[in-house]
Amino acid sequence: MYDAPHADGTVGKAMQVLDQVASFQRPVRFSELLANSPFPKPTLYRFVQTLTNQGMLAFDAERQTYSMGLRLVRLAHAAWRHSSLASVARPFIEALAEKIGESIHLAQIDNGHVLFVDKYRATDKFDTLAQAGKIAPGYCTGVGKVILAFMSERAQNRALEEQSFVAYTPNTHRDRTTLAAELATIRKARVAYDREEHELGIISIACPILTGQEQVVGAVSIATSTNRYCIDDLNKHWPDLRDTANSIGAQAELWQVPTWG
Amino acid sequence: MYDAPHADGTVGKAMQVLDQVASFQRPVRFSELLANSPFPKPTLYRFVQTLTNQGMLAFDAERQTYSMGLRLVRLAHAAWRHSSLASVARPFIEALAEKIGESIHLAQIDNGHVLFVDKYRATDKFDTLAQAGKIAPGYCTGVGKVILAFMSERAQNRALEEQSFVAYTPNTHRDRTTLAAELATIRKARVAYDREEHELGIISIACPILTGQEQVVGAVSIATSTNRYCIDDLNKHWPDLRDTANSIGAQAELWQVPTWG
DNA sequence: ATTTTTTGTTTCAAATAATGAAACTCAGTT
DNA sequence: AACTGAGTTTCATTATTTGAAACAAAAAAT
Repeated sequence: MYDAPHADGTVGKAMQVLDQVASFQRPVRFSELLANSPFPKPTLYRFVQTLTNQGMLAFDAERQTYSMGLRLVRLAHAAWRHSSLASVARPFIEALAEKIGESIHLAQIDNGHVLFVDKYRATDKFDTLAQAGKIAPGYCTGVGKVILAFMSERAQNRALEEQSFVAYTPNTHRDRTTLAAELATIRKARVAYDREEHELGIISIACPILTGQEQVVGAVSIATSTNRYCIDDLNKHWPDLRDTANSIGAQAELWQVPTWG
Repeated sequence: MYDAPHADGTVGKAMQVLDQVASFQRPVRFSELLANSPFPKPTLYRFVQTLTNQGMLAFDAERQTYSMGLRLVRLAHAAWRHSSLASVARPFIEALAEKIGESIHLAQIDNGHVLFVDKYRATDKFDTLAQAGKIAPGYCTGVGKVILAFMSERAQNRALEEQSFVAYTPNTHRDRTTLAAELATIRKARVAYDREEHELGIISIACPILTGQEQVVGAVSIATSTNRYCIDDLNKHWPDLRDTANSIGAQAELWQVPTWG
């Protein structure tokens, strides 16, 4: 579930604890953490204390529970603005969304994980971290598959090892073999589809965001519900989606220039 | 500039480095970090290495620069959902925004800092971490002042020490004396105004979000531009804003959101 | 082309901080 | 009154961090 961060020192262990708390998806008691922790009681105790002091965790004294600290939100703000594709991609995604009136997702790779970094919802106006920061399973989403397909062989292998192959729907890939076959197809076609593989009723089309050297840095997708459209309808937006992805890729490369002063 | 994190151990120091990188607001070279670091060269070097390994920082090999890592976005996602007022407050804010058609801000306290945790823009549909996670100066924003006003005396004193009193506009408070006077007024009135104190042309009205024991947990504000409305116009929304703040406070209590001060 | 300077990386013994078995406290049970 | 179970502290041992110094690589200057 959480990484195998081949412990680099005390800091690495502390980050492991952070991940563990995050994985609970709810406030969690010390004893619950201890139950699935590789660390002995006093060690875990001190980590949790330190992280709480540091604002990386928050402790609710009444309920005696730990949850993720707000300092992370502060720090992530900077991460989002300066390390994610989102700030570069935003104008392009906005333009695309206006044109076709559907929800657009932007995803990025983070250490083998596919991470949603932005989302434009055609319907809702309201959308913040609830969406950005979410992890997308690689093997059963449009953005996930297209990113996997364009990874280097070594990175792809490592990423494939980590896939859980939980069968969310009847259409979900159940093992590495069928997925690997589809990835090859995707790489040739330069486009991936999610045919209700993660959630029934939800389909999407995804294009890779590539650098000049064909390195994948992320993906954009158009998602919709089967009530409204089918894959063939989505496919009509393919040229627009591809152009958007290409523009983002080109812009991302330009943005490398030190226009900062 | 950054906290005084009373160094708890190696982890505390590493977090200090994270803050330092964040404070640059741009990709930063090792030597730049070293120049204002309390740590000797090899020590800082190892911290930066470890944090990069851990995905808390990102290293751009071509530019030789460090920026905030995407793992923070992943972790902050959990923080935002489980430790911030945002998830509790969202329906109320959405309702208020629909009713009055103006931008609504939601802010929260994080260790003396006023942190924007959500924002509903009446005009734009698109709004993510670009806004959430931003730090608001306490002394010159509506949400900041109203939160300061309702802090316990001890917490307020500590927070006031930390204010920079940068004069963003002619209306900005320039020292602690005038601010303290206004805070007393605000506490009585239970409402604060930003009269173009942070940015010319931008005004706001803010109400505190309080628990049953009158502990402040955050604030909501309506912001607008002087082109469209004046303070008196905003004031017409005061009952709605106050009710929204109260509802959020009541709901937050049920959810037992961690408090501070 | 060669030297000098700047910037980034490694070494290693000394200094320090982390570790965890065990013991303890303080509830809430039985 | 004795027993749990969750959380906290102690302290001798062990492992990690530390930083002066040296080294390597890349720029800048000569």
